[in-house]
Amino acid sequence: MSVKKLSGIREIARLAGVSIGTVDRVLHNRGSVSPASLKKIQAAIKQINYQPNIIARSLVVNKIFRFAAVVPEPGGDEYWEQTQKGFTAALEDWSHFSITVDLYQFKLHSKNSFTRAANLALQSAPDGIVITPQFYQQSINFFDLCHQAGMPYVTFNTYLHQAKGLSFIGTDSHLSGMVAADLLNMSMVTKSKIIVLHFDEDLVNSAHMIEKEKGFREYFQQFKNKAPKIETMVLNNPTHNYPMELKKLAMSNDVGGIFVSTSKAYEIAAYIKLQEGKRIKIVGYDLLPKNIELMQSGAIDFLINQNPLHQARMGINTLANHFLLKKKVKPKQFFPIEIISPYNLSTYINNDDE
Amino acid sequence: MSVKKLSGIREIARLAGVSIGTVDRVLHNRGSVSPASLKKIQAAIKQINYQPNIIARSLVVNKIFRFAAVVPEPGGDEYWEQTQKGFTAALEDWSHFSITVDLYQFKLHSKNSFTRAANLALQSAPDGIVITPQFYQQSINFFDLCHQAGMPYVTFNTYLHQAKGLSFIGTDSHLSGMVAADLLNMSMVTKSKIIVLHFDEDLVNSAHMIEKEKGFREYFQQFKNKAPKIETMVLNNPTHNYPMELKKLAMSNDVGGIFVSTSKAYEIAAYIKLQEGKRIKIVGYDLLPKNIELMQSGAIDFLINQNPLHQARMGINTLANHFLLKKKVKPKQFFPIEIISPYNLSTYINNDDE
DNA sequence: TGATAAAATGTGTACGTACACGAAAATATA
DNA sequence: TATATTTTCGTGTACGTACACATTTTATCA
Repeated sequence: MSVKKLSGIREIARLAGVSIGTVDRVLHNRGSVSPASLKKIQAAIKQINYQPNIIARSLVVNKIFRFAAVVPEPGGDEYWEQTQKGFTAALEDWSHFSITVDLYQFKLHSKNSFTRAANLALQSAPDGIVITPQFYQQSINFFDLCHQAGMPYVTFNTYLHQAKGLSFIGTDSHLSGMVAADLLNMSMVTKSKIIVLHFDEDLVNSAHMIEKEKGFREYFQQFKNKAPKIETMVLNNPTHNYPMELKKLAMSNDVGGIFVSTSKAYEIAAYIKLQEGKRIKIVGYDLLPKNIELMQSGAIDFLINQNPLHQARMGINTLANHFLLKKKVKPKQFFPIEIISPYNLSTYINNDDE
Repeated sequence: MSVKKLSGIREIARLAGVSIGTVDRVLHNRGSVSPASLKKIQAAIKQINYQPNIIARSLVVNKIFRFAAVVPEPGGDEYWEQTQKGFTAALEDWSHFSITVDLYQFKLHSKNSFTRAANLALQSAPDGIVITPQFYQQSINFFDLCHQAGMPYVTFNTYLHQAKGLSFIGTDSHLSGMVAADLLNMSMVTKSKIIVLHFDEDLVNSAHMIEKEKGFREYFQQFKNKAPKIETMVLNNPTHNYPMELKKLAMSNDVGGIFVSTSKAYEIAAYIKLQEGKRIKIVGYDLLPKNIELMQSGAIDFLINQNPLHQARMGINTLANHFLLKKKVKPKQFFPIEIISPYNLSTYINNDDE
């Protein structure tokens, strides 16, 4: 004849000598409860250190949380394809709950397209937004709109200190530039000239690429006058003679290392590969299939993994934690800067576990 | 007057024209159901691609899953302290469910103690066991006992191909040795002598340490006769003159690099640090506080992160996924071999997110 | 063919929480 | 004091699943 052990909200009710209905009103502070019971209930809550049972809650609240993702349309770019996969992964992470992720895509190089997509996302009135703030001014404008609308948002991929959303997710670009510099410095046989290679038509707007170069150059300052010569080179997509430029770069005798600030190391590495007796060391970003292949064939020496898949996944996870589990989320979630070499490469691919 | 939308088990029942009770019997195949209904129900299950709602299930099945962990008692060893923290982290991961982790600790260097702890764990009849198979023969014996008792187990930290449990979790020791060799080879200025340094009293029983050395040496075979000279050195804890030996090693002029096969790189690095004009490069394992400190001060050049915390955490997660979520688990879960240098070190510490 | 056992199926309750609705108590108004 | 109004509180039902128990159907044998 043991007394049935109560728990949760029911135990609180028993301790406070009220019904679960009243406890419920306190927990969701929707008023209509006397000061006396309020006090007793709050005491009881503290006493048993009540933690709501998310499981049971999500069962009864079968609200579907709608999240909107503002990201570039991949258009064959493997980096952004990884991002998409991240959303899929996140959906699976939360498969036992009800969440949706609607994509609002923009053209990678169009500010107008970005603004349009972002506004559409906002107008769809989702519960939260994840966004890659690709363009500086346009992003800041959009953040303002979000604040006005009281719309929670999470940024990822590009860090802007103006973003005052729930959280930022990504890597420390500046530091990753330093790591890249260190790797290049170590692996280059002779201390010859180094090229910092940007692939973009809009360098000014690409905050993280600039930060990477800053970090890269900062590293070499420790060597004072013994530091190698560093030159910056920008290649734009629209430029049609760019295969020629790449070829010329690959053949140059005075260059000992190339730091590619984007995930497109494969562009230049493909040319380097053709040469016999490879001399030029290459450090780039991201485990894209093309980069992987060229690293396996020895053309790329190091890659820094920005983990776009995991970034996107964490973006959704952050929103879900905030809304579904009511967890506190950290405002900045920097990923480790993962160094990939030909030797540990295999351990980073084919790893689709959670 | 919309028709109430059914879902899950109830929708299956409707489609098959039976009651949820019968559906339930099919789902848990506990018999007492006619071939006719069985067929109809199975069809319905397939039709709506039924996925049981774990949330609701765990609510009603308030069974507490008991897992037993057989691990060394830390005794001040930071590596194994990390393991403990991993269990704590796993408990938090599953805080919305009911699981417990009971520790069965053994003395790091005692085979008898290991066997005793493992047997106690088995006798406690938990739902599953996680174990670090520290001793070769004793572990194999224990696996046999588990198979006989039908006890599910997960191994981690040390890979033994004889282990036929649910899953192995850890790093590829052989490959990590190669990565270490590559790092040392790259960072050493002159191609002088290299020392492989083991800290252990029982090398024969330490499968993973042997594998690390094998991988390490294999790497250098590519250089044929140009490969540096490699010597193995074993230092045992009980040996009391070992500070002297370390000092001697740190002072030797012909040594250009040291590969420490355990997490105790700090032992030798502390001596190297004292010297002005450091020459000897050191590659070791694991982000233990002492190693971190010595890397920050420049004494350790590279660390490979075996992530003991994450290993232990995944051990429990694997069991929980298997039992609670009925997920299929991968028999081998190799972690990426994470390369830590002084430059990306900061991004690997203070990261207590999930 | 009827009684009985066995097999097959349906029903009710519980898990912990949220919320609608109605009942009771407290307060205000005539 | 009786009635109306507001505030406070309790009850019932639902979420999707598991399982004990009751009930019905089918098979077995005298």
